[in-house]
Amino acid sequence: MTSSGMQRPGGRTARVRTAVLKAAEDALVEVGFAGLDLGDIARRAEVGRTTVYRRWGSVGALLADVLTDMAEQSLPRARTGSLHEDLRANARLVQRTLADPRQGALFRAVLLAATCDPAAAEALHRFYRTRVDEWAPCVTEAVERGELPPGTDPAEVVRAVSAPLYYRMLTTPDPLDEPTADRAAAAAESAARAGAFRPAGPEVI
Amino acid sequence: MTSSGMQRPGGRTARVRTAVLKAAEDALVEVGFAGLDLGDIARRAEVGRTTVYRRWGSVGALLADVLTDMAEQSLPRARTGSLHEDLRANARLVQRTLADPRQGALFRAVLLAATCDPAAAEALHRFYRTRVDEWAPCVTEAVERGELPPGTDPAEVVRAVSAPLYYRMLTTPDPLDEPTADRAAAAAESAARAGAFRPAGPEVI
DNA sequence: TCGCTAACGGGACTTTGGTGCCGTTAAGAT
DNA sequence: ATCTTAACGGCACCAAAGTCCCGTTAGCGA
Repeated sequence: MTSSGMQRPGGRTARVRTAVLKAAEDALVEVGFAGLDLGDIARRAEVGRTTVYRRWGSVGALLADVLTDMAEQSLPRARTGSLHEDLRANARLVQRTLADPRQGALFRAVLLAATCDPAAAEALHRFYRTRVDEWAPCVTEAVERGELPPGTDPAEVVRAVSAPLYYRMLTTPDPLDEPTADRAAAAAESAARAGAFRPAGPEVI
Repeated sequence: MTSSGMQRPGGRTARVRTAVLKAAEDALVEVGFAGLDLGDIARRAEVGRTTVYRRWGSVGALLADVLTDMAEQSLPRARTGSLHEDLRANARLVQRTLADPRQGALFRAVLLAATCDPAAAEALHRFYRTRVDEWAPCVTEAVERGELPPGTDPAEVVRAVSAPLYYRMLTTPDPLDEPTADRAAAAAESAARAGAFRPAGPEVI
């Protein structure tokens, strides 16, 4: 008896999954989220249409799988030993990712999918939790070094770096460039140094 | 000859538009962005299906019109005379808006639509530009009062207040509450006071 | 190497989102 | 009040997304 969970994950099945995920990304970049069509993706992947419908069933579920796949390829975070440098490295990484035609389109699409599809939402939340946890040590170490006030919430600082970049991407037509990334990092750093990210209020002098 | 532009905007036409926009919002809240169907919206609005397809033609265009309509109902900004209070008022307004089931769903949907539909994107960008301009005077006045360093970019400060709220809404399952809003406002204020939002670098002592 | 069966693939079939046609209604000008 | 025509509404039509069925392929265990 094969374990009930994944029954036959090797060989062909894995090959089909890889081809379909790749095709989904390609289609996303070319035609955008709105134009996604499972039939078209099957054609691109040179895979039976039925297969795609059976294994994923919806655009949301497929994008959730794409995101899960992306989450597994984790990039190493910077370790420069200075909060300022670390946050800037993080900001620039996010900026480059969002500005990249392929990755950027992908992220926008998954953000979209997450608002309608529960599976995509779950995958998205896991993805960001992972990424934030990955960078949080930068902040923890800065607190230990005495660069930041004790009690600072590391995750909040990391999120504060990304937030302006995402907000800009979504609500303005302006391009995401390096100066923007550096400003986001600098703003987060200033706020953190001022103690804005401690759970308790900032009324301690 | 009627002026070229809008040819017959009164009476029935306006009534149809109102009914359809209302129906679109209802549908959005009930079935979500992914489930939007122009036929269904026409049924809800008690309007001919053909009419909706002819006047708007796509979900993106319809949502763009919904957003344009929303932009016209502008809420007055706070004028408390203190940067801290003003930014907090702004943050809480955004928080309440995004946390509201109806408005929140609507904003998410329009953000989505903007990433695939050019018309929706344009409407969205206009909307945010308007809102940011509306609140920018808070910051300008704070600069004049000497609360913030000269050269501070007002729009960037206002955006810095909203950004963490949107980021949280999109990337985490956590609810948007008042403390979160207050923290966002406080962080933006700290960063602004530290001079993080001046176009030139913050290396002036 | 062989057998079992999970997973794939092709094609027919159904459902549904979207378009075209044309008669009807009512806004706005005279 | 009357006329013109922009805009609406119903219906038939079309195309394409999604489902079903069943025969075929190939992973995996013995």
